[in-house]
Amino acid sequence: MALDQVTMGSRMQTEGYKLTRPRRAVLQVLADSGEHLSPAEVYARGKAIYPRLGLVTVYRTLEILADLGLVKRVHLDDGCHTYAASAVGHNHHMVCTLCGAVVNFEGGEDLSALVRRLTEHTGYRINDHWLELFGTCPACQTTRSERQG
Amino acid sequence: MALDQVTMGSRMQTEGYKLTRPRRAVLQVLADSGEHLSPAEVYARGKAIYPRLGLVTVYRTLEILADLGLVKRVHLDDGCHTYAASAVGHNHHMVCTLCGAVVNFEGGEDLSALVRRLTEHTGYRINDHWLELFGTCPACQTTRSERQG
DNA sequence: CTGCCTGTGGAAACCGTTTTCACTTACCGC
DNA sequence: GCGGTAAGTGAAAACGGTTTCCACAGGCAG
Repeated sequence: MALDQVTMGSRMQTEGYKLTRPRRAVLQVLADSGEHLSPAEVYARGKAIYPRLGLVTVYRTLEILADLGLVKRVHLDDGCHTYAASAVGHNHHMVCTLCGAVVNFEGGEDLSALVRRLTEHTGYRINDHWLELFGTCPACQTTRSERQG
Repeated sequence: MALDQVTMGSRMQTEGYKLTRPRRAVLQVLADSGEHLSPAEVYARGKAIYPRLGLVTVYRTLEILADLGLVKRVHLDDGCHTYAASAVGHNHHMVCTLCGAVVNFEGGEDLSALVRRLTEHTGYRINDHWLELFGTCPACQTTRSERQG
């Protein structure tokens, strides 16, 4: 489950960031959305909550949240990147290419084994990794097969 | 091992693309480099080989090569993306964060197991995945520990 | 409540990428 | 080889997302 607005908010305060109205709006947008959103989309939705919100603030807030690990950057193949609410201790995500839904998951033992194997074979010391899975969520699988009829 | 210039060139021709001088220059740059390079870097190096090379052509050639799977897009955390020569049948890469060296590898059984596990648990149908590992290559580990002394 | 200092947002600058369009060149058939 | 043709090229301009600037606003501590 993705982090909620309150959790993200208190974490920001703990880290010494003020919890302002524009920031609350951005947090709410991310917490309420199961999808990954571009800065422009966050801005558009955030305006509905707090009309005076500026795009600049959206960028700055997203950067802070990404630094704190509260949201994840999702890199798309076309070069754009979007953001999705993160989850505690979970490091990866699975993106539905049809509806944009994002599910967080842990790499677990499978990934650890892979990293271990590579370390042994190549001598690389691996500090970080980043895995994205793309596919179709259960809901979109149904919709699609109906449409394709 | 990354693909060489000749292999990439003939593959382009097979696919119906002309093998022009500018394209040869781009191929050579990528084949000669073990690192991931930004379009601007490819352009700079390509100019040394073929001075009349244009940046536009670099972008277009990189796009063709990425479509054919001959080069891989490497996504960096700051949002920029760079390109590295690919290898046949290998789908992932490991990037040295110090020198930029790129090593290709196969996900193998570990990754398949992870995908299978997630498919069962979430109902997502996974079509594609994308894994990047970041770390330090053997050479840089040595250099670094010497420097840090 | 008051003040301070962080945070804000409009406008402009910035920069990587894409489009445009007249010119060039690889490749095919002869 | 040689010419025709369509794909390819590159300089400049357009474009769009992101960052910077700076005067103003608003959390939060006292």
